[in-house]
Amino acid sequence: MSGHELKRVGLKVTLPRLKILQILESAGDQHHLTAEDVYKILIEQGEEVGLATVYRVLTQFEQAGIVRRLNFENNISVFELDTGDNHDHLVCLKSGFVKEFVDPVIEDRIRDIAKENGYNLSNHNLVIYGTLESEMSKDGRGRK
Amino acid sequence: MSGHELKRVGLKVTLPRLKILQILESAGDQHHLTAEDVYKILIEQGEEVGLATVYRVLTQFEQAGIVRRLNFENNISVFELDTGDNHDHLVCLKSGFVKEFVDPVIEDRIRDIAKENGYNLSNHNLVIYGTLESEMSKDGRGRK
DNA sequence: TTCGCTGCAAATCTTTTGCAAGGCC
DNA sequence: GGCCTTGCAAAAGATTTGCAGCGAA
Repeated sequence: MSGHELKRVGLKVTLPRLKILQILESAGDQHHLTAEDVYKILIEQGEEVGLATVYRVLTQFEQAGIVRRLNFENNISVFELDTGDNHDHLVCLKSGFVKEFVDPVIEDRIRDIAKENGYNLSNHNLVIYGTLESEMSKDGRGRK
Repeated sequence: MSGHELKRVGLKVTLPRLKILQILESAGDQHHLTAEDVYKILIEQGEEVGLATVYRVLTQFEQAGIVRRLNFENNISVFELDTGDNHDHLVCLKSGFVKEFVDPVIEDRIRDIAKENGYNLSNHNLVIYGTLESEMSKDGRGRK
């Protein structure tokens, strides 16, 4: 299972990497985790993994294209599995609740704008901030 | 001139604030400055202003709506005068060159997407990353 | 004179790095 | 065994804060 994924991208299969990948895979709806979040979950699970390792592994995953690193307003990075759909994010300023979306119209405009300005498009980052009326903050894992 | 701006938003007119506002106003095409950039310019001008003050003043300006704070990929904040046009940014990954643009189509879609998902739109952040072929990096003030 | 403002130094927070020990192939 | 990984501690970089002194109104 997960092990294949690691080998595929040329990373040795080790316990910390497996555990971290597994945490990312099994994260539910609010699957945007900071390095600290991942670290805490590991500790909860009784794993002895250092925070530095979490950062190192997440960075390796990012370079391998397994994971996406996102920067929301507060200059803290959050990580999520890279599903390849290149979606963007809606963030609730009150609860931290995050919703994903893909909008073809915006995608197109971004491509055009890059071209019009002589930029060789690499990627983009769009985050929409707002407040969710139906404030439920279901699981308390919202970003502070 | 600048003094009015400060009074208007309820900030006492002081030398550091005036100087910093002036630096932001007179910044040329590449007017996206980090706190450090502003600090260095102050030092160049022979002003004795602490870096902490630069951060404090920029944050006050941001809260007063005079300045916008942007977070590009590297988790470093850059500041620019808030002209009210709510433009977005194109950033060259090689030179750090920044271009601004406003796209009505994207603006509309963002409004709709927020509404469709039950979010009370507050603001958004769109940065397009790419590489500029015509690599000239004219003034060397590109982000590292 | 009175508070708000500032400079300096120290603290904080997130992320990275050096190094010796340990683990995978 | 050899090389890649890891944990720990320390370093680094950006930003914030405490506090005593200074300055605008």
